[in-house]
Amino acid sequence: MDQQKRATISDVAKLAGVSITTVSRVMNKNYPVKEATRKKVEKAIEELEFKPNLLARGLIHNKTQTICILTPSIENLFFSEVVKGIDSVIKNKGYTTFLCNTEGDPEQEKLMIDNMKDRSVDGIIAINPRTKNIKSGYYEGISKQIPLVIINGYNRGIHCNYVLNDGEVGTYEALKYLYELGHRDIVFLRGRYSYSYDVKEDIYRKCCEEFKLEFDEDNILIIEDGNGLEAVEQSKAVVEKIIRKNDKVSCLFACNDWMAVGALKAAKALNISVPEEFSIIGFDNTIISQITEPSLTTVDQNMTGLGQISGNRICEIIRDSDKENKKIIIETRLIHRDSVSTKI
Amino acid sequence: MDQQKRATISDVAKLAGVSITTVSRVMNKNYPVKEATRKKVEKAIEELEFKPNLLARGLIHNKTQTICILTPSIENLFFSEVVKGIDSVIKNKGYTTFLCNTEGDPEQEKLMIDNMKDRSVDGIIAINPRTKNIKSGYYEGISKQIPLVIINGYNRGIHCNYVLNDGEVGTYEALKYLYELGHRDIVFLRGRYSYSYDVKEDIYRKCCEEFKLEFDEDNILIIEDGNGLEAVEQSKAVVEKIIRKNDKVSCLFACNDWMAVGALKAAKALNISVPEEFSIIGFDNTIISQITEPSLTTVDQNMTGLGQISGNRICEIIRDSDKENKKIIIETRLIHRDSVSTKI
DNA sequence: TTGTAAGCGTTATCAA
DNA sequence: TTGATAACGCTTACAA
Repeated sequence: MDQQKRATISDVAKLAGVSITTVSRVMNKNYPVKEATRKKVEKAIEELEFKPNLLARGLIHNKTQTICILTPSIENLFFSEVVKGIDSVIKNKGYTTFLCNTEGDPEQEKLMIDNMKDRSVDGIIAINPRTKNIKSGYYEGISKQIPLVIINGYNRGIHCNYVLNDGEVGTYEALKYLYELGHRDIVFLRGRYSYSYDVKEDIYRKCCEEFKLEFDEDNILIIEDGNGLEAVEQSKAVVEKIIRKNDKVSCLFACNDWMAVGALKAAKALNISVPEEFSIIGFDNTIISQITEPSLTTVDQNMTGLGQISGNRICEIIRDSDKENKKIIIETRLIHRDSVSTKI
Repeated sequence: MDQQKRATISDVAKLAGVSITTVSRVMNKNYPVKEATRKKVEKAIEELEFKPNLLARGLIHNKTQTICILTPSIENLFFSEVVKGIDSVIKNKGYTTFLCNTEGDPEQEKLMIDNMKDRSVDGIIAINPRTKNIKSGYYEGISKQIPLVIINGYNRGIHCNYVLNDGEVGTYEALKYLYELGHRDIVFLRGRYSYSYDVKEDIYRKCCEEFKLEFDEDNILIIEDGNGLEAVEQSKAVVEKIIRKNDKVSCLFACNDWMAVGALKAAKALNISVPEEFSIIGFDNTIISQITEPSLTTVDQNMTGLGQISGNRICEIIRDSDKENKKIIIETRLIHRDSVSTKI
């Protein structure tokens, strides 16, 4: 490594024959500098290819133009869309992103946030943070120390800035749709740990009451792993089991598209045709919902929009050190594709 | 924001009644400190919840325990697997990752690298960087200034550290497999801009010679967008066209799984059954290859491994400021699933 | 075993 | 319009 040492501000000052203060002023254009001096300095800057060291700046201002994105899983297709949305707005404002993959572990989540504080990030966006850390008040504490936006982890009584999908409405619409098509035995499939699953299950239970469906606790299926291939496998297993056991069930609502894929595979394995004999609705409208055969009817979360709004929100909070916490809710929308039969 | 000001080393020193040097020594355990003093200091650290400011450290050492991952597209499923691999090794060594999404734009790529240098990152891993910047020698220059690993962007004569799949062997094996099954008219489907496509096309042409296939330039299909849903759509269109036009073609080799999905959809649209009437091989072994129906026979790149090796390599380079450039090649492996018929 | 002081590369304050 | 100089929070000679 030839590591030609980078020029510093004093190298420039020396070459231009001025003080470092003047060089700083030329760079930042925050104080008047005589035209001739400015020229000299600019020439020296160019010649030495000088670029200011951002660490030094950060040390003074205690601002680093850096935002941390925390996620339980980068394989989650939800994640990449959201990150793309965030990135698209914050990069224009000069921010760079630290990416932290917590692997869904609440303790790692905390450690990584500590690390981010040590690095003086300007703000944190936490995607689907662990319920445990939200409920314990951990995030509420963090939110008092550093600008924070939580995506999809809303908890009543925990005061933070949230941006979230209207999972309740999305779930309700999907279930109502199934009900109106004539379905009476609806299977509900969720992962174990996430607030968003709790919300959906809650709506499911309420729908059963509202629609006067015969409620069967066994129709609530829980898998351990929420995202990725494991979720597909696990979902396939539990769905096969329920279909074998209860031949009345005619459709299924899955809390995300992975699970819906698993359900699709279960039906296929049992030689049950989707949607003719069994209907499936997913959640998220990730790319996989367009790739499956049949393609998945699913609830769109507008994930890019979710990211954009979160990006804007974190910038607002940083700029105004906005005292008011806000809860911004994004609308969802049922996307009709081919995994639900419209005639029953 | 209550922004309770963080304790600094001198707060600790004051509280413990020692000098900041001593505090530093207690933290870093790099010089002897009397047991009693150590206790006092540790107590003060705990009491004030002191954690050192990493910017300040970075400024001194010109090391930040930070690695930049540069990618043209975070939606690319290839990406998330690789990042997961990288992350899994470097996080254990105390590194945190900056994520830079260049959106495939060569100019942004350069700007982002500049930004990363300004932030004193310890190393850069560039996933599928733009051919243009490699060929122009830009990366070779960067590589002399800062530890750099390029994933899948090998160019002969450009001296850098590379980690790459053996796209040549993978392609060859896939094509040979098709040939041995009796296929004589093989369609080749690629994206326009990437060195990896060039390599594969090259092998395709050589295979045509070696297997004495009747070469038809029209059997080489090119789409503009390599990744994501657009690739699926575009592939579907061109594949439909070729099948309509040339009824001799019995199989297709796609340069990645997205394209293979497009081919699958084309066959479906034409009511041609896969694999009975038409065989398809993808490349990458991304999760989607297990989700499609039928599941995709594809070439596994061991993307997680690719990431892990890159992560280890960048750490080596950082540690030893290793002068020797290396080119590490990962083996590929044909994964047999259900999109290729074994009886023909 | 401990402390003083210089230094990392900037910006900000003050005086000239 | 400019320049010393202190500061940001830490590490590290060097001295004691």
